[in-house]
Amino acid sequence: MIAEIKRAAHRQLASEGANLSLRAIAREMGMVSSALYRYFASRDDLLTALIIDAYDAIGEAGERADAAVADRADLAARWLAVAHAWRDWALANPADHALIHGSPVPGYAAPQDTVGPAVRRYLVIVGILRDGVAAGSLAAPARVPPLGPPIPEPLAAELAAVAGGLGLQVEPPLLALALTGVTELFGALNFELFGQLNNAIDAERRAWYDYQARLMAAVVGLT
Amino acid sequence: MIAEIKRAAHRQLASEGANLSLRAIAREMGMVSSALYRYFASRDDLLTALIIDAYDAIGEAGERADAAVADRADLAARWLAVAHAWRDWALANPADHALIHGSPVPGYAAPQDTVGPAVRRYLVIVGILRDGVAAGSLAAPARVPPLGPPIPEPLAAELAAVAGGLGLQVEPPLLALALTGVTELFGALNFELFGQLNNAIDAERRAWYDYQARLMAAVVGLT
DNA sequence: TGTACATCAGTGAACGCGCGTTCACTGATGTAC
DNA sequence: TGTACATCAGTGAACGCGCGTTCACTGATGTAC
Repeated sequence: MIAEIKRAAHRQLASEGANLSLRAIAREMGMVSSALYRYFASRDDLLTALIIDAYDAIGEAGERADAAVADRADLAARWLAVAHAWRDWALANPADHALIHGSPVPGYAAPQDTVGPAVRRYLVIVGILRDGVAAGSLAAPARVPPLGPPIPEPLAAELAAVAGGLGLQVEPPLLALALTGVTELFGALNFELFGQLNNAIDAERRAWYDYQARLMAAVVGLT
Repeated sequence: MIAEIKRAAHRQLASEGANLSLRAIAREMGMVSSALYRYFASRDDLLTALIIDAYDAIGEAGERADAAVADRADLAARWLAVAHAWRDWALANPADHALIHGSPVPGYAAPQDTVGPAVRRYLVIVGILRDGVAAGSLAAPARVPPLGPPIPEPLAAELAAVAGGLGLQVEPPLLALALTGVTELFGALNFELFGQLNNAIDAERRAWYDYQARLMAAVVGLT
């Protein structure tokens, strides 16, 4: 039942944009709006459930794509597979993408429950970095010139704490490159899905994203 | 009068989030809601005016920052100044930032009038590239290894058309790097303003953004 | 200098709509003896 | 096998609210003669 409601909410979100209306969901399910309160305490509760599902869905999409790359040592291929899996998911579920990567919903404050699921989509990248460090291909001494611009001490400390939270043995310079790459990819998705590419790059959007993902893989140092 | 209304709308947008209500604006101005119709044909018209203003404001912020860099040949410094100007503007005007860089407003379709102003913020980057090409420091032969991953032919054609539209004499490989850099910067702003940095990078956000802007300047080849 | 008229900013009531949430309820299904 | 009762999914009416837009209007301001 809960799943059914979420599916209807999902459909409604997809067709109407970010406006989620309990009454419209109930209408679509042929129920009366008050019936939904047996399953969700409030509209915000339902919204939270949808957000968590979205984080899980994009996270799983990335994990599957990574797992499907046969040559585990080909880090660039894995990065690229994950990047395209994210884009494919976002294109197939634009409303969910907007829910988690777009402007905050007015009047809604994400509860603590969404923090865990939000991290999931990054873990697959963490896995790639870990394998690279273990294999030595990403280790700092292997790379000359040094990785990116200098990182001031307080920022390095904060990055180290992030790495620790992810259970990752990685120096701040490498983590910073990877985070920048991820930021660029989600920036590219927002540009494409929120209409910033209109009248500029229209036909070759997949190729354009592919270019950016490859460039970022190179910046991170994945080979 | 129109300016006054826009200012009130602006204030309301800032405090309430993306929900723009004609009645609330009128209330704040001590008027009756129907009075606004003397100045704007509809709510969407007002929204369009606000969007155009936002594009103009961030565009101007970037232009001023670029113009304030004394050493015109220091392209990296100019890029960095523009990047920080964009961030400062977004932090000072989060609602306007969400309006132009966030999820589309439900039920609102941006009219053609917004296309021109939307391009303005890129023109300052175009200027930096143009100066670099003119000075020779960004020209293709000056750079080894070649610029970024290969660009397939159809994408190169579309990028060339974009360059043409901007009145820019630049090869697709360089334009692609610059576009990627810009995409990363706006991705970083969305991450920061839409809460994706919470519980990860909290204290050192300016330093983190500065790092990313420097890294992207290096990727583009600005020195 | 004074009257007659046009302009026009803003009013107030009303339209029809949708929303989230509550509450007492019905009636079918399942359980216990 | 059959009765009595508890559970519980879903109903329907109502609450108070806010919204965009329309329309006939008032009354002050400015212009023309």
